[in-house]
Amino acid sequence: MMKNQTPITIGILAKSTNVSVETIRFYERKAIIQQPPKTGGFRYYSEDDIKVVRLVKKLQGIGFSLNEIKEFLVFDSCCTQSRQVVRDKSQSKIQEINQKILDLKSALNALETFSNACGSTCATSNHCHFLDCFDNDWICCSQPVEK
Amino acid sequence: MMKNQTPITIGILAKSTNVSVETIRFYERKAIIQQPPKTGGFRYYSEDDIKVVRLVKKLQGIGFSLNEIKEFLVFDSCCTQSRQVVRDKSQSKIQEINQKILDLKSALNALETFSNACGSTCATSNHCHFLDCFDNDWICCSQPVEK
DNA sequence: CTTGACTCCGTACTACAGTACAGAGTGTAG
DNA sequence: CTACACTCTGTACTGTAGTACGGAGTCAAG
Repeated sequence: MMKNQTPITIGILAKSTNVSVETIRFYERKAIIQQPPKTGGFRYYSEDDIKVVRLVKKLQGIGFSLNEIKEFLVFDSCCTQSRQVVRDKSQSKIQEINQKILDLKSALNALETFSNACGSTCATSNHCHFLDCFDNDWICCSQPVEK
Repeated sequence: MMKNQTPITIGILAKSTNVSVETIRFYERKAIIQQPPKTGGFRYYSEDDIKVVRLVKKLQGIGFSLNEIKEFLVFDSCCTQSRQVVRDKSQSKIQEINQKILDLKSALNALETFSNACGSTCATSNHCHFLDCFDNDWICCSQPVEK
């Protein structure tokens, strides 16, 4: 394990988290990340800050907004503040995530039906429209729609 | 101008698709829906237009952006050569959503572990950080969760 | 000490997906 | 004919998540 010899400037942080320097500063303005200590006006970050930014991007990818992520980050130090508060927040986040999973699953279901319906079996009929697929519970093409 | 049935004005369309009048006009400006025939300056829609707007909202819920939806609607018939394109786009969306679900499940697992640990076992230790959970494949505070 | 890369702050701009009027015109029931 | 609800166009505004940039300051290698 090599200790960090080179200081983590904003550019290094940006590079190692794959976001832009501007975005880092934007996150700081939005209080998603904390302002690091400054020397000569320059920001110098810690290894943890890299983790934070990576976590932000991960959570964002999962579908959380920056404001939600901000709430998330209070979890950072669960053992230093009221455990009950943290546990409550965790529980409500868990509910949220469960709901998100359900939503995504139903979206997935619809999308698969949609993809299949507009897939192979409709080569023969000319009257197959997306609109009718949708109106007919995503079932189209295979059964000519009488109207 | 009276037809067989009550004419579908923009207000009727809005009401029956559960979007606002402004949004309908916004969709028209963005060329997501086509400009309907006008009489005396008023827009008069067809039954198909209701289907279109409903489809737009459905696809939006599944995770497509308006621009993606516009591309879909350009070829509103799935029986042409374009259905392959639609299937491909759907498939890549499906991949995307599946990945999202996996990530959410990991996050859920981590949060549950975290929540439990915060509640009991890590009361004494200070090394329990959410960031480390994340860095450690969402396993933190205690033993890996078996599921 | 010079040079060039990097960083600073503040402001402005972009894209997306709408939302909110203002002030005028239109359609229709009574 | 007159209310009144509805619609018209156009512009401006919201919130989210960044990007871009100017002009100045700072750091480090040569």
